[in-house]
Amino acid sequence: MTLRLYNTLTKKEEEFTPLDPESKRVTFYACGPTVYDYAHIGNFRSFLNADVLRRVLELVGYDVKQVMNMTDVGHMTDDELADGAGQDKMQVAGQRLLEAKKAGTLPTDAGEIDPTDPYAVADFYVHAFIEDSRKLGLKIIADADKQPELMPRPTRYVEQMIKLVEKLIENDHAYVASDGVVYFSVQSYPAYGELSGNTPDKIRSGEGGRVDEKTQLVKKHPADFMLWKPDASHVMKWPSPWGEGYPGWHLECSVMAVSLLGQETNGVIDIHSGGEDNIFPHHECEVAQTCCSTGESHFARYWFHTRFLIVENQKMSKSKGNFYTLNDLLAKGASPAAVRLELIKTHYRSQSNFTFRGLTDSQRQIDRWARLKTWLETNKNESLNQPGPLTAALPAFIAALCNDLNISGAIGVLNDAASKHDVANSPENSKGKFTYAAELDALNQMDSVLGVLDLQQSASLSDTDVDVKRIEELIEKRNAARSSKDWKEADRVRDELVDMGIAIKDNPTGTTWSKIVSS
RNA sequence: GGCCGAGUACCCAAGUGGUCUAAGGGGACGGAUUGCAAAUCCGUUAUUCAUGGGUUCGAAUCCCAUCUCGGCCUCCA
Repeated sequence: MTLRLYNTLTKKEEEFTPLDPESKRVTFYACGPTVYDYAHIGNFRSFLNADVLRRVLELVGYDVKQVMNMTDVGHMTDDELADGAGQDKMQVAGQRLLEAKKAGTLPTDAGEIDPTDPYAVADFYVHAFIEDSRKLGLKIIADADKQPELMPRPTRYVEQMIKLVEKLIENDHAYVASDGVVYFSVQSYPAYGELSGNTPDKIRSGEGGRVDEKTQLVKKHPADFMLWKPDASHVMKWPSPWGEGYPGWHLECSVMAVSLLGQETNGVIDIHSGGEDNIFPHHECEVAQTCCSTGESHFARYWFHTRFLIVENQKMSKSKGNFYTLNDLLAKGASPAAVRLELIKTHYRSQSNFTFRGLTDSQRQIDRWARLKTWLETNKNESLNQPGPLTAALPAFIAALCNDLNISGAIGVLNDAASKHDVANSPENSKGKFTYAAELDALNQMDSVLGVLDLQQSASLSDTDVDVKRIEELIEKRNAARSSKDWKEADRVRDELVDMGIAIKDNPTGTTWSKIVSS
């Protein structure tokens, strides 16, 4: 099955073929998080979509080598201006952690950290990111457990960044300006703007309101971007031929992608992903830097960008109170699997609206698939006269995903097939040559992309604040009242549980409970 | 000003010129079940695709215009 993917570079859907089609190897660089704060669900939408793409590539037979960077260079500025000014975000994060430490609100598993050490701050947030990502089933985490270099840190690649800048200066693609800062010259690279559409002639200097007029004056072109900033007062700084300072924030991806994925291909990689906001300037600048140093016409051959997530129809922001991390949602009773499905179920090139209603929708959806899976496992040795509905639907499921990752279409195919199984009853005895084991296998293959059924088990309540003992006592109390037909008391206890945010289900085998998800 | 997107039922959402008299999920409603619920199971739920034109034998799908909404144009996934 051929995968068709929309390529931001060409602005159209294309057939995906790797650089080396024979080997079935695909090199995939996913722009990862900045680690000076907790990642929020908007960040995770982008990472999860990259994960889905990777899983689809694997489903159709590719061998994917994926890298995801952990941006620990604190040079990202905290003020509104470009070209590196203002306070270091890693420093701000350190101050925040220091306050949290004093207030005793730091997670207990954080250990002893020194908030004045930017590397320790980065470690803290990398650790948090890995934990969240593991809960959400990002495959890159399991890879990095074995090969930590697959989740590289820019601070360990500064030497290579300096080499890249030197090469760009040699090639006349970069220059040292009168303020001592090294800039990339966008006019030296005719293809600048190909990815984003923001060609130098179209860029209205300062239109976004984030450009400092003073820096504009020293640059050859307003779109020229910083490669190295000498600044000895900076928290994170490294020696360089242009003075002690820090690298431009686009360098890291160029250097790490080429080092880890492009050694044998002169710096060309197959896929590069990120959020839509990365297209410009970040990815545009990466292309310019990389191609000007390798001489190749391409950096990544396919560019994959996920559109933004909004929350309850509003742009997510801390001031609106609709800014959520994974742990915020888990504390409200959501399972990681439901969060994963809610974040991947809208097509990656459509804006997605995260809602609590959608989250409960997703949870119920997963519960139904999980019941189906359990039922198939129970009956896997039973036989069928013809291929079962899931087996029959698998090609259509894959075809939908191969159509530019049409995940809603794929889920529709899955549900259509799933509804043909009567999970409330045992299958009728049949002597056919097909078995329910094949059905289970088909479901597992579908879930190899969705990635939610394995998460179901780990949707534990351990990190929530429920009083399990108290809940069990109340359930016992209610069941005692029920057996003596004291319905009034039984209902009162049930209401009490609901007030605690606990829903109960009376099954033939006993009573089970779960947290009620609410905003 | 430039460049991208999007508008399909109560909600999410597929569909990209011909079994579309429009998938799938949720919700709602009706039924089975239940002490009553919840959960589960069965059934019902868009003659219509933002609006107005056009192309075509045929349009939710293509074209034009209008309206509305969102994103980017050097913090951002």
